[in-house]
Order: sequence, then C-alpha cells, then structure tokens
Amino acid sequence: MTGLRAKQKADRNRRILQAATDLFREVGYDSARIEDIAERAEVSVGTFYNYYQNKGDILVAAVSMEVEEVLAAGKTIVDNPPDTVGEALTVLIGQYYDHSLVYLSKEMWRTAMAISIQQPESPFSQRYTELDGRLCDQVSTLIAKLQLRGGVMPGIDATGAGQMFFNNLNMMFIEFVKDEAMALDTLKEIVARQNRPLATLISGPKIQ
Amino acid sequence: MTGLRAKQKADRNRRILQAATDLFREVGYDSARIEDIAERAEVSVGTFYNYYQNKGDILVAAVSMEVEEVLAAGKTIVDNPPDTVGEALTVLIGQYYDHSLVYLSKEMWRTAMAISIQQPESPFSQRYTELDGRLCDQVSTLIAKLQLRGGVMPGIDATGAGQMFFNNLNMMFIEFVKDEAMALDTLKEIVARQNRPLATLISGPKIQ
DNA sequence: CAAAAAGATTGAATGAGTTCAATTTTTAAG
DNA sequence: CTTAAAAATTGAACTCATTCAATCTTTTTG
Repeated sequence: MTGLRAKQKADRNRRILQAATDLFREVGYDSARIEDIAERAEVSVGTFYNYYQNKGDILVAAVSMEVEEVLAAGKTIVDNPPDTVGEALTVLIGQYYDHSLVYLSKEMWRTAMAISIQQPESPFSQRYTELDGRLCDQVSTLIAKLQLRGGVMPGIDATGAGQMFFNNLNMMFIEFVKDEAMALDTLKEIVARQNRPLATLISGPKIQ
Repeated sequence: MTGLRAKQKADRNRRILQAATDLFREVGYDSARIEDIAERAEVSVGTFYNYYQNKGDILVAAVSMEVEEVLAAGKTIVDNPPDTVGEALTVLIGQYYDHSLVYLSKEMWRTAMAISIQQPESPFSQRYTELDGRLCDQVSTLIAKLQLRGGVMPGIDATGAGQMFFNNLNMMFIEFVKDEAMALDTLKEIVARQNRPLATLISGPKIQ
C-alpha cells in the first residue's frame, strides 16, 4: 500500500513548509510565530515540531530549496563557460548573486546563515552546508574546465584556486546580507576587484 | 566632579561582563541564564538589560576583546614580516588561528558569529564587524609591505589580494568552528593549500 | 471484523529571554 | 539643607519557542 499515513504526512509537510515560507516573506522571520505557522498549515503546534526540530530548521529548509535552484542554474554556465577566467567567473558569480534575492530577503538569508553556523549538527544545517560544498565544487570545476581548454595555466591547483574564489564570494555575500543598504552591483564590483589578481595571474602571460 | 554615578556604572559594567564571560566558559552560552549572570554580577535582570541589549550582545562584547588581542599580536608580525609571501601569510594566519581558542570555545565563536550576522545593527555586532575589517586591513597591509620590499610583483592590487586572503581565512575559520572534530593543524593545512596559487603567483617569477 | 500495537497529533504547561511601570538613588537647583 | 529633576535599578509580568503526557488515527495481527 502507498499508505494513507504516508500521504497525509507528505501533505502536512508541504503545508507547513509553504505556510512558513509565506509568513516569513510577509512579516519577517522573527515576527512569524510557530502558532501562526501551525494555524495556517492547519496543524497544531506540536505537529509542527514533529516535522521540524525547531523554528530555524524550517527556514533553512526553505533556503536549501533556493540554493538548489542556484546550483542548477550554475550548472548551465559551467557546462558551457566563457573562454577567459575573468569572464567566466563574472558570469557564474553574477548568476549566483542575482538569483539569491528572488525568493529570499536579506533578513531570511541572515537568519539561515546564522542558524547553519550556530547549530551545525541539525539535519537541515548539515544540508545547507552540503549545498555550500557543492557550490564550491562548481567553482572549482569551472576553473578545472578552463584549465583543460588552456584558459588557465597548467600546474595551477584548480581546486585550491576554486575554493579561494568561492570562499571569497561567499564571505562577501555574508557582508552583503549584513548591510541592508548594499546593492547587488556594489557587491559584484567589490568581488570582481578581489578576484582580479588571482584570475589574471592564473590565466597566464597571454592576457598580461 | 567625576561623579559617583559614572564610577558605579563602569563598575557594574565590568562586573556584568566578567560574570557573563565566566559563566559562558563554565557552562556554555546556552545554559548560562541571564538571571544567573545578573545574580553573579550582583545586579538585577533589568539592570543587565540596561547595559546590554540582549544576551548575544554580551558574548559579542567578550569576543571583541579577544579579537583585539589578536589584532595586537598580528601587528607585531606585520611590522616585521618574513620575506616571502607564503611564509609571511603562514605566520600571520597561524597566529590568528592559534590565538582564537585560548579563551573562547568553538561554541562561543559559533554563537558570536551567528549573532553578528543575524543582528548586524546591534552596537556590539557592529563593533565585531569593525574589528573584522581591521583584521582584513592587516592582511592587506602585509601584502603591501612585501610589495614595497620586492616580495610581491609591482602592479598587483595588494588591497584586493589581501582581502581575498582574508575572506578565505575567515570563511575557513567558520568551517572550523562549525566542525567540533576539526583540528587547528588541519585548518592551517587546508588554508595553506588554498592560498598557495595566489601567494606563489603574486611573488613573481623568482620563486617559480 | 475486532483488538492490539504502532504511529501521529494535540494543546496545556514549562522555561528562558525580554519589557516596563513603579521605586530608589544620584545630581542639580534654589 | 531641601526639593525638584534626571538617571538607574528593580522584579513581576509577558511573550514565545519548545516539551510531553494524554488522546486519537492508522496499520497490523489473529
């Protein structure tokens, strides 16, 4: 049997996640009370806690869905990247950044990141961390691909360099969500400047 | 008059910060109750909130004191650095990392970082962010200094490169405190590998 | 189909952070 | 020194996130 129980469970899970995401967007994370989320999802408070360990978990779940979309979009670029390192990084990172604010507010990002740092053992935080790792791999893969094509000097550690690019863009994204006033374009400019030394040098003497 | 009031205020402030730091170290951040901190500092709960906006603020205050020590220790190195970029970075970053766990546990770091991301407007979070900025400047200053000495190619953007080194070491420090099992040496090795491409390339052809 | 077992739901109770109106202490004015 | 104003302190009350024993629902067994 498919089981009535399993169906109800999936259904409730969906309703709770949807209710929470909507409420977070409407009133912000802090003002959204578990009681309200539960009411909107037509379950009790206790049931909410049967599906998610705590309030933060459900936000991280929502963010994880978002990151998965970003990963998928990034794959398109990595599969067929521009020729130069600078250009390829600009496009990939621009893609990441542009996508980041489509569904989530800076406040939601701040909270999700804070949770993934503070409670690294919770399942959804681990999921978030894992997704971060896949994003990092994506950047390294891009560098390795360009290296095969000759856009990056042989002998360069593509993995190490890729991790550095990723850690830099990730850290700057944290700065970005911490500062409500910072615009996406400003973020991109700053990161482009930071990337330039390494991006230029690993390209080899041709571009100099 | 110096004012009795001002003196009492400074005194209470010191007592509260001390009581909180001690308790965090003894029982961990989460288990330390405001009531207990207040009792140990011989003030009421309400008074605690007169001095600190919330529980997190006082942890960030404690962490900030720690970062200031790290900054001071770093200055010694930047004032008189080793000759090669790789060596200089290894020493400076090693210094940062070694100092980080002397007074603070990984749990305390996690909480402090989470707060500084989540409530970027609170005064103590801003202080933490400012200290981070000064650490970043310190790395950039190191690169610029080596550049003047000829250890870094002219034409390289020392500020951009320094920021990249810093963002990388900072992001990896976050990974480090998220993972209770990771040892300091492992952290240092990973960061050394990530730094190598940029560190080698900006040194110029001599070292190749 | 009945009854027992397993799995889920429920919401009142708990506990900790935070607030705020009343009170006390310090400073300034007369 | 007295009194009014300003500044701080206080702790009981409040708000939520979270828990858990009682209850209900679904599945399995005989």
